[in-house]
Amino acid sequence: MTSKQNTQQKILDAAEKLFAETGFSATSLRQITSMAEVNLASVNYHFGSKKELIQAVLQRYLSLLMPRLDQEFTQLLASQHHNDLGKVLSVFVIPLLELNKVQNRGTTLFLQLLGRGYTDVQGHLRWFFNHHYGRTLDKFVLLVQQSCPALPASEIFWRLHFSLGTIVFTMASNEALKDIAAADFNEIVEIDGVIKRLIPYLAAGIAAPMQTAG
Amino acid sequence: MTSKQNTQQKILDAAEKLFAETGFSATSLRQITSMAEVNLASVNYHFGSKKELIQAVLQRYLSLLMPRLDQEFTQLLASQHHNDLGKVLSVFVIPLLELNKVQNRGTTLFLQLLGRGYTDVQGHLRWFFNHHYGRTLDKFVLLVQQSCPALPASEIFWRLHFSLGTIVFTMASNEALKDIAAADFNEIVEIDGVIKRLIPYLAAGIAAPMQTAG
DNA sequence: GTACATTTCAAACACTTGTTTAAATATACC
DNA sequence: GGTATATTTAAACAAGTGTTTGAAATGTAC
Repeated sequence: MTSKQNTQQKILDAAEKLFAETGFSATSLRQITSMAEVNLASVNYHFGSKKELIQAVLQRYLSLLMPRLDQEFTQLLASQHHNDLGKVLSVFVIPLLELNKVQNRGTTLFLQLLGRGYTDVQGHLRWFFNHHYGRTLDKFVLLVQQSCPALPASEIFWRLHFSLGTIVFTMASNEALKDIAAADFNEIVEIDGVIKRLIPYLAAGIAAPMQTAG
Repeated sequence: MTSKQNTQQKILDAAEKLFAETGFSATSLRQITSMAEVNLASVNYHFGSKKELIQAVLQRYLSLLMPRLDQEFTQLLASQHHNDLGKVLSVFVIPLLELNKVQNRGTTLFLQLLGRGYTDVQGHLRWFFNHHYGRTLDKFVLLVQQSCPALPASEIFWRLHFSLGTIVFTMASNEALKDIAAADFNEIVEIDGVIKRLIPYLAAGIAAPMQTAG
């Protein structure tokens, strides 16, 4: 019994590290099993396929993060105050940083995985996410709409996707950006620093005034 | 002589289409040569390797775009007026849209390829771009710094990378976003519409006020 | 029209991929 | 302890990858 959990755990740990570093498609099962020091066939034995392994790796974080976010969104929606956009976005900070409790560098790893999920073309991931967490996402979109009553829904749609791009790309290239910042500006930036830098940028972008003339 | 150019052209056309759709790594030479209706070996004969084919595909657009951008940047830097950030960013619009003259949907294809270049881990592309067009990029960064004198250089560094993420991600998922916008909001958005939507978002994000308290 | 260079082509190369198989081993339960 | 179940293992599988080969075909020039 302990050996089974051990093997699954070892595979998940190695997989998430390699997936975050080099993407899902570019990471082979042989790399994973070799880093986890388990037999190649054990991935298919325990998870069924590579696809299901990818989903399991993400699910470890999503099952913790999404209920917390859902709770926060529900709370904000229930309060009768006007919710400032900066406040709505700040809701993400603490739940994201608490992923570090799952394991070392959990927040960074999860956000990198999220980025890979969008840049790798893994159709099954989009379905997987919408199927499990679509409701939570809807609440968030509603909150943003309430905090930006001047913007039409379609404009918010576009700007939220622009923002998703910012997050995903930043996290996917997070390591490189940190290195450059350290070399060029003598700045040591950790993941929470990046997240807090992102908030004002995203808030300003999402709430930007509409262009008047085409 | 004509057949040689014909084959090269056919390969480039098919390659850029497939690369834009599914990324560099995920596109095989057999897919390319089959769509181009040429022999598999002709890629290696005409371009040497897959890497060099990728570079050739990008170079077809970059060699047209970058000198134009460089010229615009130089002009703006020479003028003694203060350059509004929106104005600086708008410099991209016309040169980008003129890529449509290279070929049908040239702008979209190029921007998607750019996105792929960052999301696929193609180290040689980053080197290739910096080596050929690093100088032009420096001029752009200088212009942004001049238009946002209140922001420290390190903050501008981060925000420009946030913006790069927005662009790259938006273009990589451009087709999907267009479809959703059409289905959910009855909106038909072409590439120039996306570009013009991006400008105010990016301008507001880059010029956002600094966060006062940590 | 012969001689030379360029280009095309089918076939094979060496290698990597995810997955499956069947035997060997470990674990749990009676 | 013996039996059944769960897990690990090495090996092979079929399919796909970029690249190379050498001969055939085509084009060019004198």
